[in-house]
Amino acid sequence: MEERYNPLEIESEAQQYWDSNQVFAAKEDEQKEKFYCLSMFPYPSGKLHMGHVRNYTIGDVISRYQRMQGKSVLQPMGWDAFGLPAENAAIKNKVAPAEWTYKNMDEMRGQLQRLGYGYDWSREMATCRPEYYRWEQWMFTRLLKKGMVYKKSAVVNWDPVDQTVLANEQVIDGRGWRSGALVEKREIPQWFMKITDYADELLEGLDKLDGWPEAVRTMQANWIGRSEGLELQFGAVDGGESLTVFTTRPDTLMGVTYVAVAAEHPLAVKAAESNPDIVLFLDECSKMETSEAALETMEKKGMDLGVTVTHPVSGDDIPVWVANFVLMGYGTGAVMAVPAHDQRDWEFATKYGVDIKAVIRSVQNAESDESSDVSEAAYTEKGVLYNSAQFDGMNFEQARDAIADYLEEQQLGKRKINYRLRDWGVSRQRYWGCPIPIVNCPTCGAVPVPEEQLPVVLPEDVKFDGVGSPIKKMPEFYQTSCPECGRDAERETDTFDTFMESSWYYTRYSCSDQSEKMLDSRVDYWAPVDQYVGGVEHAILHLLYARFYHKLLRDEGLLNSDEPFKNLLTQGMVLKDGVKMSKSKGNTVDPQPLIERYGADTVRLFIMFAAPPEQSLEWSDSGVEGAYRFIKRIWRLVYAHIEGSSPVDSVVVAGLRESSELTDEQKDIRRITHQTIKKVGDDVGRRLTFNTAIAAVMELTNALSKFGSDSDELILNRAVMQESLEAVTLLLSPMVPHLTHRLWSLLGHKQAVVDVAWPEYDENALIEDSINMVVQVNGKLRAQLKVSASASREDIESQAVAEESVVKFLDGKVPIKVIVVPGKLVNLVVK
RNA sequence: GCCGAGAUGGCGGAAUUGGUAGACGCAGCGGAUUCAAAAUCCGCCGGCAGCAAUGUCUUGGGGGUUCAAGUCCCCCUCUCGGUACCA
Repeated sequence: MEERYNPLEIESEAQQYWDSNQVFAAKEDEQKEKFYCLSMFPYPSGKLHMGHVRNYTIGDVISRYQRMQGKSVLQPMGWDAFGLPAENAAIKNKVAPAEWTYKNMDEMRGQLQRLGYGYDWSREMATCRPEYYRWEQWMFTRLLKKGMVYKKSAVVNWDPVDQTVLANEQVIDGRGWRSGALVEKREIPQWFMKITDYADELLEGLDKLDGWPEAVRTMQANWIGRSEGLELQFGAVDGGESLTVFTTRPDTLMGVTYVAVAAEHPLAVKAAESNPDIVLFLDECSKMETSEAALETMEKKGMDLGVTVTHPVSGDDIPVWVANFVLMGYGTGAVMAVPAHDQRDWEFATKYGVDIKAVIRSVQNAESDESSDVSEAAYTEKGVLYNSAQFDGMNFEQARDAIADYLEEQQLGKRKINYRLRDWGVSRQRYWGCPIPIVNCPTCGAVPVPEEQLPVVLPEDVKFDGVGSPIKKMPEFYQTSCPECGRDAERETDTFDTFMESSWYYTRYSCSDQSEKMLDSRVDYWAPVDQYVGGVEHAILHLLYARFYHKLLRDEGLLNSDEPFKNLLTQGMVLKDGVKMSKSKGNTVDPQPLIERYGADTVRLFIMFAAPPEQSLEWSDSGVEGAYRFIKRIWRLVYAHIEGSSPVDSVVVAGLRESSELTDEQKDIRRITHQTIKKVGDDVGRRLTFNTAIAAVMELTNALSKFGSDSDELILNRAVMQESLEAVTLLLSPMVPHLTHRLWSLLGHKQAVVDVAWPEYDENALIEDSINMVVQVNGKLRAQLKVSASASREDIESQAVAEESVVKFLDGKVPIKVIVVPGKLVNLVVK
């Protein structure tokens, strides 16, 4: 054995062993329990960053641990290869998006391999390959025929200078990021998937996802936003339009003093015809950002349209306003306003001098004649109705039902369940994405591309200048004939949202070599994913779309499970100096030089040690140095143990479990060793707190350093040491697989550590004769107590009150209460 | 704005079910080894008071529940993630 730890030599040897023995090739072995461990696949952006290293190390540790549990493990890797950054890079570096993407994949694949992750590389996929996206196109055409897909117009950010649709992140303070031009809203026809048809199932399914963080389930439930309410009509006045609105507070109906519509609403457009001020206002609204955050935080503005509608109960004329915070695309494009009982409406009404009519008062004031005080703010509590004609005196539930009954009878409204969730718009006016398999025929309309003509291949050899998508200017791409009537027609040149690819990739890993169909029976061996690992930033969109798509696949008969991801671990970000690492801030740490200097094991160990996976992780160069020291310390411990003598035979080590000849010191070491095995098993297997697992092994090695410095002439000492060092090796092997691959062999084993079972602790070694307890007086720590493990409550109590410092603080008084927490503490309460 | 999460020594973090706050590591200080350095080993290491024993304060801020609160409840501040075309 070399005295010096040499990571480069050790790591390349271990990796060669795994590779030449196909150790991580996943097999559909029906005799074994399967475990599908998946880390979110990366966007091939260039090089790996620390966030990737963290994500993939967590996944690899879990995979290797599960393998040691005897399971048949699948841990695949691939590339989320379509997306906006490739287009940006293309503009910047004058290189085609495809070429840039493939180059990055090669670079990053090499880095992943250098880090020693146990992937089944034979299943690698890239979503930009036609072999992959053809099935996505195929599925889309199936869904279209089924009616799960439809076309409608929706707004996009339009850059009038670059003549391009901008992503929300490309709009900065209302301007295009490159041109600086004021962004305009533009309505264009787009494809949508009916995720709202699955809203209830997606919501109810959350209850069963007990392997998911509660926070993620809550966020998804709030995102879906199921609410029960009433949809009702405000009637048309002399030839105008009637308006439909939805409300969850029908009890406030009699307090409506105006109705607000979106700028694109027909009523607003019509009113503008005769009022230039309204034209100006609508024009202002068309230069707004489309993101929800921008909408909610901007100044709320509106204008009286000078038209009225009829209140469905009172028959009063209700003025119609146009407001910038009402959106045409969501709901009915109109809302009823109750300034007395809704804070946003109150602020709007106060600002523009619209009437405020209070109709709800608190239950306490129900019998009085007092009005609710709405002079400073809206009264938003549920209460009792007044000023509400036949509904006076009713509480919320009574009024809700009575008003719903009344309006349904009058055919002016109906009970409705509403969702905040909106249908999924999947069209993108971009080049670097999966072509939408549709032919637009002047005669037949939108026709799906027939199965035998799939895939519609995206041309990769293009010039990309950032002004529109190249395929929109390529007749050789878009000119085609209609699959139905055979006449000249044009292909759809929009591409899919990239969430489309990431919504089903985890199923395709089960059969990535299958060229005849989207999925085969192997998907039901592997799916669902047992452990999914990725950033918390995907808590809503990606994870909700994937859950939706899984149900679509199920309902197409392609697989047999309801949910894609059984357990979910949402990992925190990697920070430097307290802020997120990013190129723009110039605070990134490149893993490559660290791997070259310290080896992959040190980098893996540090990133697992520095913080629990769900928390953000503060990067520390000196912390890496510490991880390296720890590895070298283990190396020296093993070196000292075996140098000059051979490893202790495994029969002798096993005999320790039955031995009655151990000294107290030997028993102590065995107790610490087996406590550590127990704790690390729990930390790695159940809690997924790898940082505390590593800390526990550090404590064990600290104890071993002291133990080992004593005479080790005795065979029992050497046996205890051997047992402990083997435990250290096995417990750390998921985190530092290369080091432990070598150590296990040095400790005298023929079998590779990767094939060894996770260790089991010896219950008998854990038993302690005496226990330390603390004594408190009035909750304050006053003494330490060593009591026998079998001591009774009375023994402990009498020992406690006899302690010198306890006597001092009791000050002659007799405790009025004594709390004994077994094995922990005694609390004496005095007055 | 809304939804979700977080805040503990000089720093990263630990405390798993309400029961010894600060495990483990980093940095720092002192010592050993060395011609010297690196590497390594040993010791100390939250604030205040004290020679010390020890006392006292302390988990973002304010209130509360409890024999006992970092942990539970209420209010507030700040930071981070998401907010439907970044992935």
